[in-house]
Amino acid sequence: MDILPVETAPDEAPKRARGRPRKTPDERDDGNRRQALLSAAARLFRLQGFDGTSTRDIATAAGMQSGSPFYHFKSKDALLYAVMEAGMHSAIARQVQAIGGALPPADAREALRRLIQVHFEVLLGPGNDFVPVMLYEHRALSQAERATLAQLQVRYESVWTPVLQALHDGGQLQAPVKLSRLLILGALNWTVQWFDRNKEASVDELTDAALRLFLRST
Amino acid sequence: MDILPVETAPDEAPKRARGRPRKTPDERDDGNRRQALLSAAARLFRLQGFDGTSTRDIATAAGMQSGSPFYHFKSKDALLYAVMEAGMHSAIARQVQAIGGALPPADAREALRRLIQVHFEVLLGPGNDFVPVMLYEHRALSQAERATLAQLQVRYESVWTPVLQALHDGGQLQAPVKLSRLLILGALNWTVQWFDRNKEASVDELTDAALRLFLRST
DNA sequence: CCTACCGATCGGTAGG
DNA sequence: CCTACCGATCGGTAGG
Repeated sequence: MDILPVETAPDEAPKRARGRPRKTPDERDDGNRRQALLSAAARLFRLQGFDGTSTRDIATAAGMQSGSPFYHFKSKDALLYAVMEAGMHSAIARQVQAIGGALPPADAREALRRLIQVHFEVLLGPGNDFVPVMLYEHRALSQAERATLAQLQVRYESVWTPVLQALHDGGQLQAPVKLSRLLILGALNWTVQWFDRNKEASVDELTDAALRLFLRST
Repeated sequence: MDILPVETAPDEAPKRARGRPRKTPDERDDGNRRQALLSAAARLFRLQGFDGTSTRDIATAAGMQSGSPFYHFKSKDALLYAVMEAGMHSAIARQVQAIGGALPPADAREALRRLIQVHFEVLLGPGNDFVPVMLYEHRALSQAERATLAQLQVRYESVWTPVLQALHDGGQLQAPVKLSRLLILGALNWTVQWFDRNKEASVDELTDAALRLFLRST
């Protein structure tokens, strides 16, 4: 459920009791409530969209009162941005882990298989609402925020290029590398719209199908 | 700009001076103002999203006052639905025209090329905002509306199946037919997110790249 | 189609 | 973090 393996949020460290006849000090523990807001926001934004979700909805889902989210986040927009940034950091971390250091590995086809599989998991895995929100609520962001996130996206997508280039050089991929990357990622991203973990094929079957669709067999 | 090649917009043909101290009865003739609202709504919904567009925005864009759209449409939601329905009817009509009667034609690869090309034109052509709205504002619809539109979508997508089946039988398509259709349409639909008519490749180049990506050469 | 206008919702804030 | 609250916006309507 925790989608932040990478960056530890620099949460105010010490900070004592701050007297509150409700709630035991232990409960405050912080980072805790902020995280609850992030998760609730991600889930609701994915389910109902950014505009379709009120900050009151999010507060309720996190067990707070209507004004409280603004204690943790400057604005609703900042909350959306935090969800997206967390999603991208998580996606990048998983990608690095799945691919390992060597790029492209000896077997480029296997490398692409891993890239596709980890992408599906990030998009379709249970509780992974952060990246879908990133993909489908792009419009709500400000110019500056969009630019910063674009850098993370470039970082994520750039990993695909050498793999596709190797496949292209080897004759397994026919279309131009750049357009291939855009079309392939589009095909994968769109699965969010139709894939149903309970009915459709499994993520593994999906990965196999994608691989067979994009590459000619060796 | 007009996305309705089928149902000819019954634009008042003669219409003189259009002198308007208030509006001559002849001008009312309707269909005209309604169409203006549809076009304005499609453009704004695509640009700013459904929630991000107020009915006042649409009214202004169509040269009306804030309450006037509700003379033509029962609700903002009905306006969205009308945009989507028009988009789907337009898409289906163009598809039929491009493919002709025979399905699949002798050359299945050529059939797929036409399907892809017409799909790109419907999505990316100048002034074609109706179908992108359909794709990306799906969530704002009611259950019943969604069901009706789903039928049109099935009708549109079902044309792809025999073509893909023929290619699969012929060995040019390796992945399962149904998953192939879903993945291919996803790749195409996602181009709305990144394609720039002024910078990126042309629609023709895009079509070629897609064909090479999905099919092994003959 | 225009002129008012209403009721509800929403993001956000002061002050504790 | 909660309590109360504000100002703005928005979909929609009556009545012409």
